[in-house]
Amino acid sequence: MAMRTLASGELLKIGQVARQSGLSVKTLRYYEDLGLLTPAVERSRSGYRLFRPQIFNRLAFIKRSQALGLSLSEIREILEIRDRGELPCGVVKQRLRQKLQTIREQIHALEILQLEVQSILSGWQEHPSPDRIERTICPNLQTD
Amino acid sequence: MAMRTLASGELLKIGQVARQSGLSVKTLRYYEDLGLLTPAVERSRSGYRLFRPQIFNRLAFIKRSQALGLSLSEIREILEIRDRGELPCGVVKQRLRQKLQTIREQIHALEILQLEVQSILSGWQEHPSPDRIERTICPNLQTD
DNA sequence: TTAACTTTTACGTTGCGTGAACGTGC
DNA sequence: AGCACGTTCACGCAACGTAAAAGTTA
Repeated sequence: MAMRTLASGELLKIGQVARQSGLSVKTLRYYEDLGLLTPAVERSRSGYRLFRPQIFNRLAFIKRSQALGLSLSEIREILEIRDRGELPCGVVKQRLRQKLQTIREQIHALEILQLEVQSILSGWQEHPSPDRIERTICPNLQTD
Repeated sequence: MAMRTLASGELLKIGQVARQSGLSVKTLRYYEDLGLLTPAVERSRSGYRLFRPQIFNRLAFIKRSQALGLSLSEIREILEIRDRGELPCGVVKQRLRQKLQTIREQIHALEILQLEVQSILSGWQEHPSPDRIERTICPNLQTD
């Protein structure tokens, strides 16, 4: 029966965190590199990362924010505010408003594109005239 | 009065091509690296790229295809077919049909996202309860 | 001579995936 | 001693942008 080392009762290694969070080991290391996990990770004497269970709250927040369109650097900015003890909700709201705007713009741009591709396909000439073939790559894409 | 070297009458240097095409010098070099320009470029004795005027047709095709959502590797594939003397229109059409499909999927995904962000913002709690603050980063983003 | 142009090399961007080569733990 | 697990490089992707250091010249 082995003695339990120090106060390592609740600490998890990276593989366990990966399995329970659904993120890959590589992703977790990458997040730590970016400074997203800092306050919830220490190292064992041999260099292993040891995660406190509160890491799962952090990871859930990261996943949720990412799914809503926030970049990892925006998420880091938010987490830093939280780690200072402040409430980052103001920044979060602001970023989400921005995202909503860019989402609308992206949808609009894609709808325009959709119409353009559709019109090209519906006007497609299966057998273009020989003189056009010489000067273009595919005549159906050239407006001239 | 300088003698005209060989048949270099119509050849353009990269800066001129950049200005006339609206692409940057860096972009042109990058395209050549990818093999997109191969048959329309040679080198002078001192190593300068020399472009034939037909390069503008190529660049126009690349720009147009890119604007329609084709990747540079897809475009290269199409140009290679053309350079073999064949008509790439079949492949172009096929790719455009695929793009149309992914455009629709992207629009759909963005619309879902739009709804989700909107609902988060409309249900925003400016002052969350203190017990929730402890366990979350920003309570407005946590479903629990 | 200089200004303006060109060359190659190499790193930064975003969010990781994919090894390589090697140390740790049970 | 073996095998799963951990570690740190370091490169790959997409489409270029941004210097850096050096050679060319319509």
